[in-house]
Amino acid sequence: MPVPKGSTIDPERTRAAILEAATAVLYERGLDGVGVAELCALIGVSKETLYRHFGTKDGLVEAVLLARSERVSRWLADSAAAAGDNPRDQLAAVFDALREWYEDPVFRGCAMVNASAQHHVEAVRAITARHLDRYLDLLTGIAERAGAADPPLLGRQLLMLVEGATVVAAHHGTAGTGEQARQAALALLSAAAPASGDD
Amino acid sequence: MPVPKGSTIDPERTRAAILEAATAVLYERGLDGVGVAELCALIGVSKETLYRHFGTKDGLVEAVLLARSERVSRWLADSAAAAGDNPRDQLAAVFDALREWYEDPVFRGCAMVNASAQHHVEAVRAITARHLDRYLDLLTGIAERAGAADPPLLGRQLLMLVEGATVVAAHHGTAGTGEQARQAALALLSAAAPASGDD
DNA sequence: CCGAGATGGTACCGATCGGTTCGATCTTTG
DNA sequence: CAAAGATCGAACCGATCGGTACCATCTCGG
Repeated sequence: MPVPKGSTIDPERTRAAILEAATAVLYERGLDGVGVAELCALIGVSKETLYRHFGTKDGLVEAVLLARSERVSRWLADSAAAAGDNPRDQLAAVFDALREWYEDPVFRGCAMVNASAQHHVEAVRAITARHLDRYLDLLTGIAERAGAADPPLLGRQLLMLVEGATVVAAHHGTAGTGEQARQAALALLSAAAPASGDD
Repeated sequence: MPVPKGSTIDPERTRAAILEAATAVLYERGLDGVGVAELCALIGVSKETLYRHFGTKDGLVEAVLLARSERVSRWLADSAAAAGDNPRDQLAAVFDALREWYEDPVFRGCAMVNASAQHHVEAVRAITARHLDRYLDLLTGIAERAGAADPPLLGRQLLMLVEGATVVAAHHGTAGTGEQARQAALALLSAAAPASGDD
């Protein structure tokens, strides 16, 4: 029962609790895989409350995706930052974080990409595009600091590797995917920035 | 009106025509984005006929995905084979084919991956896994013939690149994606098979 | 030219969908 | 204690869902 009822009536807290619980359910079951009634039952909230806070199922979906995009992006950026100043180490740290994610039993791929894959609502597609933009910024920054010959190019190639590893881990098997992707990323970095990462 | 009615009553041909028309509609609109009634109207066939041939909407979906997987896999393999005996040329040809696909205005990502992204039916997930298996076989074969140090590793890394490029092209913009992925693939090949492709 | 079978069109079924409404219950505020 | 507001639970709405049934029509093999 993720939403503690009554103890303290605080709309902000209720909204946050709905958001968190709905994020997990919608990720596991898919956006169209669970109706509003069942969703409310699962997260322990009435339909009226949910609709008062989010107006529409699409509104809830957008809020869920925005929050998740924020959380995931920050998590990856923090992982890179925690690896120190060496861009090569930062890149390795990003893929270590991804590997950890892939091994989580609830892992089911990138929620934003999954959402855009069949939900053709424009707002959802925009959220996904912005999410990928954030990934790209992070990776391009690493490429720049590593002294890559063409940082935007390497950034985009690394983005493909990140998303490809996520797809493969979700739909073809987790085994080794994170480590294999990490090696490929470092190989691409070495090829694009021959004298990188060791100063 | 993709299904020419009546002219020749031939169940096999009707089934094939439904399959082809449904493939296009379900790819464009998404598996859950169009109901059976509307689907039948769009492809010009009655519900009874559709259900007689495929039994169930899920049955139709599985048949559509199987046929599409077959077609796409063969197209990529043929593209590689047409590039001659040099494995490096074959790899480049695969990504040239992908680039052509990405630029098609109806391109919306990998249909199998899209289907598995939110449709948690086991049969669909199995079809997607087998589809990725075929990609992997093609790419691992190229890696082997190129003399890669670890062909299964390189094959899986190239698979990530293929799927990642497809995701990025679908959700982050087509511009340059195919060419960037091609360069990354060749860089990975060069790094893994130093003396490859030039004999 | 007639019977068998494939098809189209339509009405229909129960279930579920997203969304609204209402009254009872609870907490907080004054 | 009283008023305000948040929440629950359930009933309810029209629309749509996947799937079935029925019958007229059409094509083809004998």
